[in-house]
Amino acid sequence: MAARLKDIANDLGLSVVTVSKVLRDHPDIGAETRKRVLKRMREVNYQPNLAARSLVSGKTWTLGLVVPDLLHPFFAEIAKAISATTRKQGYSLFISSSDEDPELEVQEIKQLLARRVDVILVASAQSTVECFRMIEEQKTPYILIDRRFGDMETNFVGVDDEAVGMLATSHLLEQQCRRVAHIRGPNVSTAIGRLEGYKRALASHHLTPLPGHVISLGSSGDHRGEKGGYEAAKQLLAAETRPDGLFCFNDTSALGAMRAILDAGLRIPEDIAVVGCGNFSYSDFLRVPLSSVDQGSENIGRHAADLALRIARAKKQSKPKAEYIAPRMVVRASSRRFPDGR
Amino acid sequence: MAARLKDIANDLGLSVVTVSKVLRDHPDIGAETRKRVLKRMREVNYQPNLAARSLVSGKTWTLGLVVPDLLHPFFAEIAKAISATTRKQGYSLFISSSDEDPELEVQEIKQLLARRVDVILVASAQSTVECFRMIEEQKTPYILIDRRFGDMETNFVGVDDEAVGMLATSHLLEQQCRRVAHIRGPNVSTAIGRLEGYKRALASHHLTPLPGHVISLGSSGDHRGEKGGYEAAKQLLAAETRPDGLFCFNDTSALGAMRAILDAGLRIPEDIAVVGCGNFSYSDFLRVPLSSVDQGSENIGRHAADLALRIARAKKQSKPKAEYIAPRMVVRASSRRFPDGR
DNA sequence: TCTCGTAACTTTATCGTTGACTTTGGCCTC
DNA sequence: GAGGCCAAAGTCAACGATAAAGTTACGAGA
Repeated sequence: MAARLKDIANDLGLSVVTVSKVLRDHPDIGAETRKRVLKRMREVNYQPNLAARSLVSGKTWTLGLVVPDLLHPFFAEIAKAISATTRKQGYSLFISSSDEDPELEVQEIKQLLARRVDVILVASAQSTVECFRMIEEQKTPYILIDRRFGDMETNFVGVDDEAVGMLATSHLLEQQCRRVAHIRGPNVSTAIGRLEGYKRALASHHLTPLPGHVISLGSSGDHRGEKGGYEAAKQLLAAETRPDGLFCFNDTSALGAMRAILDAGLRIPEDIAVVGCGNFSYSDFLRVPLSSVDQGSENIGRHAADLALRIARAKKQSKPKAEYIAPRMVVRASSRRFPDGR
Repeated sequence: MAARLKDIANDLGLSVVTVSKVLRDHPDIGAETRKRVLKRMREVNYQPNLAARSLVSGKTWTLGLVVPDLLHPFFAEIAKAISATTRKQGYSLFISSSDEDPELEVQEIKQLLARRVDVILVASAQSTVECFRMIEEQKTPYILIDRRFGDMETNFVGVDDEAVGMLATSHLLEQQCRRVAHIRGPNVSTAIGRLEGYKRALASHHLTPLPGHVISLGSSGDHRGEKGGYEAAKQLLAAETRPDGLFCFNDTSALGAMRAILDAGLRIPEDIAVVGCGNFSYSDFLRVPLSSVDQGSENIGRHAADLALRIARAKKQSKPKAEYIAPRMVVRASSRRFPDGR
């Protein structure tokens, strides 16, 4: 079996506490003793039992992450960045996927609470804040990622969604689009922010959305992705006036939308320029390479991890902190109407 | 603070053990007492402290998964499936990414060992088996995923790679390709198996690879993906006789290869038909939709999770078990030379 | 009436580690 | 040479839960 402090103590004729003190670099240990203990530890490949340590300290050196979909590159990248950052500090990370299902998400969170993780990170699919009240009751600190809830004072790390909407829309306007439509997402902070940015960008050009030019993706899981984009774009194409620019809530819906546009015999970007959001890894290889707003997911992950570590190590709880990552426009063929890259 | 058994016991004037027995559905508890305890548990939202439980039982109800790259859809899907399956049984999952770096992987595994996870699942980037000897020393059961090591008798779940190679190559031959080339992967079981399958499929048509028609992706991380595929394909195009069919080790290298082929002014699939492996989610939306061998990653994940749970719950260790998942050919435009889908 | 069995609890010891106090012995100082 | 001080240990009691063994009280059977 795995070696314990007791074994090492017996082997060397010392007390358990002395060995434990060496382990934790406690000052009152003689140089000779320290050397002997360390040597023995290496020999038996000693690994402290973290369960026992947790029991005493109340900490687990463990974080929990819940995302709506691990398959989505945006969340996968965040997860990867968090894992990489926290690992270096000796923290391990539970990761789970809620499948965009609020109930499943609550279950996952309960599991994490039962495991007494030091901090919970959630990209939430909740529509109410009830679940977070529950976390607060247990006094476990938590950080919201990507999506936040209106008036709640919580730790948050995510992209500045209004900036996303403005960036994408301004870009389309610069490409001489004058009838920019928007396929908006479900009723969560990200979609609301991007819609807001879209409107503000239009407003700064003294424009407003034309009738029927803001369409919602269906709210069922099935309609969030390509299928939803396809349906939404078909509706858009049937609108009173046809759009000449399209800003999609995310890349997958943009894929669907592009298919609908091409199926209708229209050209991208000549007839309709398209911009997505997320800048997923394969944008370059698409039938029409997709322009997209990069949300800096790696950055989000790193910042979230840093914040989590700070919270985990803090003696007492501090004020909630919100961090907004700046998005970045990545222009590709789907919206480049002028070859000079203007 | 979180409620403990002791609190509940005090509240009701019972002993801690009695409460604990209720928690675990122990028989010798009176109906009335049981009801009172359960009621109180609900009231204070009692969550057992798993650290304490682990200390006594030696189990953690925790599994660890290490993959080379969480961003890769193949591994992301496996991770998701494992997480979904194990969650239902009350197990939580540590997930970490080794970035294809053997040393990092060893570190991750050491962390998991220190945390005394019940089972470790690894899609390994090791080139030697040393690391697994280390796991065995700690008596922690482990399961290899996707990649295995020659003669080692270990638990394994993965695709049948020789079948992958045969499936892809036979398909190309059926499409009337006669000069089928192969971009092979690094020197690990998956690449070796696929190469073997490729050769066997050719042999069954009384063919052998032409000179220069089997090319390796560079071994550095950078050259595994699109870049590697691009470089390799350029070499292939310069070969003595130009291939008319190409089976790529994975989808990302296939993307690079297709770019090289299109850049050279050739048509896909008319001049060169291309098949990848992995069937990643966006294959349909590429410039030329990519035919690919589906490795059934979700299936791999589910089987691995089931095996892990069986091992975790078993009283004593059982014989290592290897499970091979059957691959499936998904034909798209990049290799469909006959419109009738023949 | 006495023993025995059993249902329903309680006591005690234990898991591996740590925090807060002792203890021990040697050396220095006044 | 007594007292104090310091370095380098050691003791004891947690942490929260469980397993095993012990204690009641009560009713049944001979």
